[in-house]
Amino acid sequence: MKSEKISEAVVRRLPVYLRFLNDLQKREILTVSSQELGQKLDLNPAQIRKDLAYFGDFGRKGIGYDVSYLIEKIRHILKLDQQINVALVGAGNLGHALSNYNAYLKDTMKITAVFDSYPPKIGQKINSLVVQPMEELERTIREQGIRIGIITVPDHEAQNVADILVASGIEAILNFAPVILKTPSDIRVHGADFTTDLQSLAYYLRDGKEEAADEQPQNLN
Amino acid sequence: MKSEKISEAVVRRLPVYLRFLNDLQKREILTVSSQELGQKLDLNPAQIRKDLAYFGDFGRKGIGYDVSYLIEKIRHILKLDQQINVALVGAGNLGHALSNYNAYLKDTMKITAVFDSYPPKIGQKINSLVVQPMEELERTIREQGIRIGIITVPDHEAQNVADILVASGIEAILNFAPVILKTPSDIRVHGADFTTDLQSLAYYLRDGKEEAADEQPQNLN
DNA sequence: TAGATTGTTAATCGATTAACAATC
DNA sequence: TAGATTGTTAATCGATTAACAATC
Repeated sequence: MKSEKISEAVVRRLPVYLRFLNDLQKREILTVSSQELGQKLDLNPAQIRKDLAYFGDFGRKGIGYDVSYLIEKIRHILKLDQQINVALVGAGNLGHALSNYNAYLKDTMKITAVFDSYPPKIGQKINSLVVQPMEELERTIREQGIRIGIITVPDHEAQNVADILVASGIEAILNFAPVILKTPSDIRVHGADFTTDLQSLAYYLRDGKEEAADEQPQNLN
Repeated sequence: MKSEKISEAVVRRLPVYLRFLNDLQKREILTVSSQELGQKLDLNPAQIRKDLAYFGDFGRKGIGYDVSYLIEKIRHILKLDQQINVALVGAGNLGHALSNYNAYLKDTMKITAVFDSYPPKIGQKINSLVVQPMEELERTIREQGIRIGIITVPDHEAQNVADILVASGIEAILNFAPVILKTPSDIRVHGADFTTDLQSLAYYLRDGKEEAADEQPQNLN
């Protein structure tokens, strides 16, 4: 175990490990090696060992990692061994879809409040949660000890919502709006805009499907 | 301009540049410097200049970048100057939400077909698209020249759907299911699983909210 | 001309991978 | 014991940033 600072790349892999370990556990597999893990997850085994070793000596030489033990450890590292309440701001289609994942997040994280600024939405029910007006956001966040906010409002409202969330004492934001949010440096923001994903995917499409491009052929790439 | 291979990090920033440039254009701003860009997007100006220089000499020394010209160039690089048809597989809540973004993707990418394997869904309308059965996937993909597939089915169906998409001639996949897909190396896959995002966010929450942890205080991190 | 800003090279920083002693 | 596999150090690889000549 070291006490260097952990890079974001490492932290982002932990949930991937966890997911697969949960799978193994369901299949009643007791032990797994970094090699098997690497093969299934498309990662270098050395990288996996190194990632885990940042946090402790979780494996046994010659044997591998105990599945249950490693699950427990990663859950603790990710703070998924405590209940984390989440607020969803934006009760549109996407918000609706995300709130359904409560079942999936079950034990650990839970969307416990939904907000929207559009009056006709207020009071509507989304999976047993009642949509609340923005005016109640701060109070609800403090009362329920909500620590993470998910933003699924239109672009032009996103920054404003972020400001309100921050002012209400939220610690981290998952932002689905296609904008770069400005927030204090101690607030963690992850972008989850799928249009950006789609557009970068397009780059990797095969060339040459355009009809009659008026350039010299293949001078780029 | 060089002809090195372009890293994924660079490609992922291009849509971010594009988004902001579109903004500037709407506000009728004609020119922008790497410095302004960097400030707004939270990136190093040198990095932005370098990113763009991979693809050509788009700027003018002493002046900056012409907004319209740069938009045109990035759109071309990302192949967003041709129409790209997209298939959505999985007509659940999330699929529903994504299909709404057609308006947003407008000019360039378009979800032109929706599939589901659950009989009661077949024939239902989702934003003017009729949900088709999986059996029609291959034919529709070929007929419509669909090149990208979005997977929004439950975890355990995702790999199967990916296999079918690949067999149907798709070139790239955006996968919302929380699994690592196995695909041929010439198929580009981007993961867009928001549960992973949320879990890694939890890592960055402030410590010490757990009541009475039975460990030595702050020996980690 | 003076000031601004690019494109690019060189320096730095950080992340991934290989290799291997320790050990189950 | 022999084989397997970890944790970790060293080597490699790649990405970011600084610096600056070229030039608008």
